[in-house]
Amino acid sequence: MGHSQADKEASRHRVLDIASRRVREEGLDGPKVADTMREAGLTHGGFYKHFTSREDLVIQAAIAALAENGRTMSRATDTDDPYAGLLATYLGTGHRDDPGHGCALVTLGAEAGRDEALKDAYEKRVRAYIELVTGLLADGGDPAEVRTEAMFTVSALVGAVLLARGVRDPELSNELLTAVSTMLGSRHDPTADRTE
Amino acid sequence: MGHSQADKEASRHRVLDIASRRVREEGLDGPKVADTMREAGLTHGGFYKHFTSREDLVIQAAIAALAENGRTMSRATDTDDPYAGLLATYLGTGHRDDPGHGCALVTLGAEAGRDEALKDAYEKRVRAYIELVTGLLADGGDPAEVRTEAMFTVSALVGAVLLARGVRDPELSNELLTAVSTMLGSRHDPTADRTE
DNA sequence: TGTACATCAGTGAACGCGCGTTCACTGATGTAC
DNA sequence: TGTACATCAGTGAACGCGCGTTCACTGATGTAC
Repeated sequence: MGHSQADKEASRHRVLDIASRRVREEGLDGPKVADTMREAGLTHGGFYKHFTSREDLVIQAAIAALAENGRTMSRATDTDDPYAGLLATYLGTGHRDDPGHGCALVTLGAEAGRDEALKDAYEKRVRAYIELVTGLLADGGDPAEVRTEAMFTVSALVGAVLLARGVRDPELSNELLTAVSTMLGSRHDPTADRTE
Repeated sequence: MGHSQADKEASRHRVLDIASRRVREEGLDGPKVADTMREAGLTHGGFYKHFTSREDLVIQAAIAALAENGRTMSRATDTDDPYAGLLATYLGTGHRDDPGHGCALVTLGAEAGRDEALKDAYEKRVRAYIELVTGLLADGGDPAEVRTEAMFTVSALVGAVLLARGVRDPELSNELLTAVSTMLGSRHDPTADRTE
């Protein structure tokens, strides 16, 4: 709780992290100034040393959430079958059950649709995912077709997690995730011959 | 603006309709008591003759939005190729550009994920869509496989509209819609032979 | 290496606005006779 | 078919709470000499 410049940067970072999680968990109205500061170990008065307004915080937090290379994307590329890894991670229950640290395309989709300030960050993330999947699918086929398939894949991934989070029945929720995983997995099976 | 019982029912219906649109356009925080009443041609004081609280209105409006058989589902079944009709309507720019009257699976997905009061209505709509698509896909294949494919289809539809609304670039937005339309269309082409 | 001073991150009381909620009242509806 | 009365949808002023924002103040940091 010092007063050094490094401390300030650390404080700001902590506040943004908390708000970035809250915004995904509860939407843009989620992070309250006093609550967020308290969770960061500070009092509300100092808030305006870091942000010009609550809205400033919320937008920056949402943009940060969208810019974040979550576990979803990064970890998936570690395995030797990165496409299968992406499916497993993105469509896993761990991702579904932790929206606060999950892909912001799902949690902030509706908000981006109505808030111009988020659209650029949202679009960037969409393009990043399309490119990631394009790279994973690339099998020498027509680039336009691969791109179409990548868009299709990303849409299905995002939709599946959105739906899986919204339903009450855990069985149906799991079923949605595995259905999409099965379908996407079968359409790009490395054990199948790729001579099309 | 009479005081009859029929008028009361009409008022309530008008208020709910407005809130049901607002909730899809702006989220659960969208409909304000005074605004909504004013738009319905009433003053805010009478609000509590219809609803016990603002939260009551919002939940009922969201449930109504989820229960609504929007153009998306109904119109699609009119044509002689209902599956193609569904794709065209759901993935059309008309649907994308009018979230207030569009499918609530897209607009209220995140909210349903965090609000227990919405989960049942959300789940019902998910099941309704799965069954609709199951019926349209049914070609004598393994029922479990058809169901899996239906879930996949619904996920892609919902995800595509969510993404298409969130990006700034209209080209990318259109591309997402047509990509998913193409992919879903080709996997169930009535002109192709179904002997797989 | 100390000492004086300016800066500024952080504090917490106070303010004020937006908005949900309450309430006394109005007058049309509809029922009893 | 009228008349008196009860009900209740709708009105609009007033209230009060939550919460974002302001501000005078504190004390640690870090710079000047």
